[in-house]
Amino acid sequence: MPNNHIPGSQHSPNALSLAENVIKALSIDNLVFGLDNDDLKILLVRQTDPLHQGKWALPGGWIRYDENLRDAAYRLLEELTGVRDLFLEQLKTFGRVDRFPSERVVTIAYYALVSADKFSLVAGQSAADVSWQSVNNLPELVYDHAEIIEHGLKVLRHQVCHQPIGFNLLPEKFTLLQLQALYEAILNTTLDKPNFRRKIMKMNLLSPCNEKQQGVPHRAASLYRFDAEAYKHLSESGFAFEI
Amino acid sequence: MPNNHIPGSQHSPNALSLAENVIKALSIDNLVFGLDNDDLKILLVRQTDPLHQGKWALPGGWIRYDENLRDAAYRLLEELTGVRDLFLEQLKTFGRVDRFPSERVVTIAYYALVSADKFSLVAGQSAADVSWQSVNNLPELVYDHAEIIEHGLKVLRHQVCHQPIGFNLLPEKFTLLQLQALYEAILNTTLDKPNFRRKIMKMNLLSPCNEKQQGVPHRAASLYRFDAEAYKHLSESGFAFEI
DNA sequence: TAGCTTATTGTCCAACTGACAACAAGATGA
DNA sequence: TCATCTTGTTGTCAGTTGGACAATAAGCTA
Repeated sequence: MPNNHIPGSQHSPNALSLAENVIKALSIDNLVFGLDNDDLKILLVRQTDPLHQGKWALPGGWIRYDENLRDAAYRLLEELTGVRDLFLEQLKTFGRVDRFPSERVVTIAYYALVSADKFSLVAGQSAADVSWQSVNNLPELVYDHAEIIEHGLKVLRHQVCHQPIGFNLLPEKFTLLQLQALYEAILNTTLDKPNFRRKIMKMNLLSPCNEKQQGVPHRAASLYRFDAEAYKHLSESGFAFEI
Repeated sequence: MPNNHIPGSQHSPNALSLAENVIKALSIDNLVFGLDNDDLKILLVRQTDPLHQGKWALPGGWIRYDENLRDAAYRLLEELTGVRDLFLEQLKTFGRVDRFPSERVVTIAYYALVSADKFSLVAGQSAADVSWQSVNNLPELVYDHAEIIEHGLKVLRHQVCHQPIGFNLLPEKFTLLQLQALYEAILNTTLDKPNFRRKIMKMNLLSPCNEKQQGVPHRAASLYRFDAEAYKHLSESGFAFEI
């Protein structure tokens, strides 16, 4: 396969110098979700090779021969964003025979959730090459990446209602309204404030920080944090998270 | 990779003659669920190579170079069981570096649901080589197949509560008690008969066959069939299946 | 026909949910 | 200073759902 067809266009020298030490038929693509002003966004990279001028792609790359799949996804994400320890789950493997030009390449898609406060793009990538794009207004994408995103959105919308993963998109301390806005953005709906509050609080998954919001031009809301320990206990005794 | 390491041990002449036309690093493994007397079972094949004498494996094989992933899973299942058109979904891709001996092999696991009345093992496979085994009493398995099954069970238990897929394990016409027994077997629990009945019937997903069970030594129950058309309509208008 | 087994319908009450009213706490500006 | 605005937080009420379980129906067997 010609080098200019590297999936996801991460032309870092590191990736290139190892080109012979990879499984040629297998790539990783990362679907990274972030929340920006109550708008759900995805991290995309601009395709540089002439064949796909102007199109965008999911960030991705090759799996090294001696590297676990999840480790590969983590490495590629960290090379691009500098973020470690973010929420990362396997999404699905895409392998349509004609999904990639000239060679058969199967890609394992992962999806990640990252909060704005953790995030920073790695220096060396110009801002024009990597950007957050609203899921409601995506540009043209290469290969089958639109299909991957569509599937990822479906899975995210399902998962966020059945597992307490949404917190990964928020800063450590957040208000109930921020949490509600997160669900509204992901599910593309509106929710009743008092009822949402009641439902969440009854789960006993949030612990109060005993602090209030700062610098808002109205009554400040209380801050909470997600209590992972409590969730672990509860789910061991049969509790099922449900929004 | 030596030929005696073919994943899943399907040593059909067909598969062997095409051995050069496959993606060597990528295999398929199928997790086939069936229901037998209210007991949830999995289809396993006996490993024949000397290295894994006596151990069992998920049925699987190689993906051809010009074959879509799902098509490969279908083909392998049909070669083994003769069943077409069964419920089949991608489960997850497993690729731990050391999961397979001597070569790096990543496997894409699919899970299938098949009803007893559709099923027959293909002639040529001796009964001793392929068998249904209860999920509650599994034999020793090769590679990471125990891990695949464990994950598959978790996904099945979740999916069966959120999508109307359980019907694929039943004959076309079934009684409400059969359906209940299915959920009890999969979820490993007991359910209240009147309440289960009420919940299911309220969904309007079953259409009555206007027939009764035959040959039971007690009052015969009414037979129903799953109405896929009704489900399609309902889910388009926001209905969410939930058990 | 009595007795057994399972099917099917009905009842009761507690818990939950959606819609929405009401009040509290700051901040702003006349 | 005080009315006003915005958002936070608590409360109410009626309709719905869900679990526990009683009661009745239907068909087989002895």
